[in-house]
Amino acid sequence: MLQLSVLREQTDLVVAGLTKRNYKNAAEEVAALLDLDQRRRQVQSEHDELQARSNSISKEIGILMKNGEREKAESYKAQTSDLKQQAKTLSDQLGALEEELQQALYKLPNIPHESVPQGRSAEDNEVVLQHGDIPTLHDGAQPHWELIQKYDIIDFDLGNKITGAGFPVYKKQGARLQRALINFFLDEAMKAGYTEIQPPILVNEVSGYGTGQLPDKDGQMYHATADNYYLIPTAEVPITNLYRDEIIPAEQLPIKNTGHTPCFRREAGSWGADVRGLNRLHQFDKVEVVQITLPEKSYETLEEMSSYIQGLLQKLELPYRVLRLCGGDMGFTSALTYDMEVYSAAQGRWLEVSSASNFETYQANRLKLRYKNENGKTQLLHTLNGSALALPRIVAAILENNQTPEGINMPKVLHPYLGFEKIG
RNA sequence: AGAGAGUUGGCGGAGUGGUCGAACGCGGCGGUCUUGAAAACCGUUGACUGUAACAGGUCCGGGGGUUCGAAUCCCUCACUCUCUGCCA
Repeated sequence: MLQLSVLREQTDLVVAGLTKRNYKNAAEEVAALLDLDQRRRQVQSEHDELQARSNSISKEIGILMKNGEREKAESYKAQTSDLKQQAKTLSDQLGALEEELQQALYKLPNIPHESVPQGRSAEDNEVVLQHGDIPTLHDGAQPHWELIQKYDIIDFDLGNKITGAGFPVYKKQGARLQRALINFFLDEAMKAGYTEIQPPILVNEVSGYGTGQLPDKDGQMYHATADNYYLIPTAEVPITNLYRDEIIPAEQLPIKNTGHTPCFRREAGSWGADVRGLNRLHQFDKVEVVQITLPEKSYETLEEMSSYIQGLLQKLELPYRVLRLCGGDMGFTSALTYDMEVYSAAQGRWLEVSSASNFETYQANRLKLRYKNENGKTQLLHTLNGSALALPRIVAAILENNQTPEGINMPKVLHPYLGFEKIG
């Protein structure tokens, strides 16, 4: 959520930023919002003034009662009934204005960083770099959805039977590959200084608002209505919300956490031609890295995260490229996002396997996540996160890129985790 | 799931209708003392909003009510703890 003070003081910047996201009627909406805020403050100060008068009369009555001046006290009481009536009207107005303002603020996405390219869709994303050779496969090479059947390692039919589409069952070497990747990713994160967290995978509504999934992505999360809990779409939600309503001592920064969780996404309305096999699932595993930093350090940290994630892809010997997302393709809450894509040889396309973002103060403002600066002033921190990494598409790429007529070779780094070197 | 108890500032913990944003203790910060440190002593120490700065306003789990006035009384919801039940 954007800060009102930023909207007030840097209005032009905000409008320009929203426009970069192709946000419709940015100038009008911001103006309307500022007007609303102006009205809110007006009503607020009128209300406060009445309140102040009423408070002082009440105090006076208290003193009179104590001194036994009953009659005088009674006459004061009569005075306040009118004040009370007015205050009630104003406080109702105030409540309505605040609610309206809050809803309007929820609807505004984050302001993109200046380096974010203009653009409408994925085609306008900027390729920052590309790494590794694109493999040439043997004749008869297959996409992963055929390979998993051939080697009987991931079973969509069984998942469909016990749950539904998009919930695969991992078996045999497929299951071990999952476990190996999770352990490898967690071990690497710990080596890089991240602290491992195992959070709950259901969160309450407040947490959903804290990181911005609600109200924006309501309907994309599975909702356990009996208890009003949400199944997390990413470990970002619980791990970042750990710090909701906190003022972090500056010496504890930066906070670097990692966690493995299953992730659940309804993906309502997004099924189409490109989502076969492991490309898009309702449930998948992911190791996430989350950092909370001082505002002045956050972009440095984003670069650090990006190169950490690239290091993982290099160790897995996967060809990849890094994209800087354009204004139209960025997530709602992000100020700058790098997407990492691996090349899936048999599908002949790039698959997004990671997304690393700096949210600046957007999440922190909702979370009330702050620190005290040198002057003792309370200020919002910056939050960042990145996938490191999401499993399914990594598995797809490993299977497709490393296939041979004799089986599928596993990346060397995984051998100790797997206990085998080849599938098949 | 049933019965009971509870939810107060960074922590512990008072406070049952009036000057309470809240005693006291701990912790933190500043100082005195000390070669330095500890101890002791003195002072200080919540958040949000608002203002040019003051002032003012709000916050004692959330919401609602009673009252001139609520941390304190009433209703309601959530959560925590204890016992019973069930259970990986």
